[in-house]
Amino acid sequence: MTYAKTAAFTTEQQQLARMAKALAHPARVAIIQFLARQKTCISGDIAAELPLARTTVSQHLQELKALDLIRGEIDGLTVCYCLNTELLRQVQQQFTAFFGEATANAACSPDEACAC
Amino acid sequence: MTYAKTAAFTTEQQQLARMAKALAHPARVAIIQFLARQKTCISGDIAAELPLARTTVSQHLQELKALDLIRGEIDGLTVCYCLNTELLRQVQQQFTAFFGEATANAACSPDEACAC
DNA sequence: AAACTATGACGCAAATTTACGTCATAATAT
DNA sequence: ATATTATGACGTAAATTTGCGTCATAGTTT
Repeated sequence: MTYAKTAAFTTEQQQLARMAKALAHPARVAIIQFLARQKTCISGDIAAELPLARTTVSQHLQELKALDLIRGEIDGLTVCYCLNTELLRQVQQQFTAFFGEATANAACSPDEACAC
Repeated sequence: MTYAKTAAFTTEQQQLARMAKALAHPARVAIIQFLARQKTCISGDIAAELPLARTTVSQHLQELKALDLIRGEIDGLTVCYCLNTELLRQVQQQFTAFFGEATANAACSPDEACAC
């Protein structure tokens, strides 16, 4: 899943990067948004909602499932997909903490020169 | 930068994915954290802080710079890097909105079965 | 001017991601 | 039982990312 050198970073950094990677493709963003917009789990062809082939969407679903961001349960012939909102909330907090730290001090204003 | 099919998604989805991709490697997370921890812009060898070769770090810096998340100004012999906190705040809001939407309704509790 | 230093540009190999077609499987319908 | 349907598994080609070495350039120092 990762390149060798990844191990040299902190667990926190790796975890944030892993979750960021999950959102690093518009299809996966769209899948999560779609599951959120449905107020419930959805069974059936999610691929029909996206401009990608069914198997490609399935692959993106597997990636999100591997990170446990979504859950899938077999419901007869179809599979029922749900967001794992519990985990999403945790990830949300990680991002909040990260951005909070990053935006805490005004290192550079957008137009001004650096004050080195 | 992107695969062909990317164009089929909304600008919003693409923008979020693009920024998520910027954070999708622990080295880039570490770089942003490092620049944030310094309360000012930093000139000099950022690579010395990371477990990667100088040129590899330089490459990650270029990626962040290409997205305008960081700025670099030549200061004599060294380059002075700063966070673009203005943009970071915007990205923060995008993520906040995304996660807010995603966690708004409890689709699945972590242990329970889906209520399909 | 010559040596030295910091940094980006360039090239390359290996690993990974993306996208999709084909096949296998399992449940449903006829 | 057989046909149909939904979905994952698998294979593959193309694109991209990662990591790093080497070279080029521009500013400093002596």
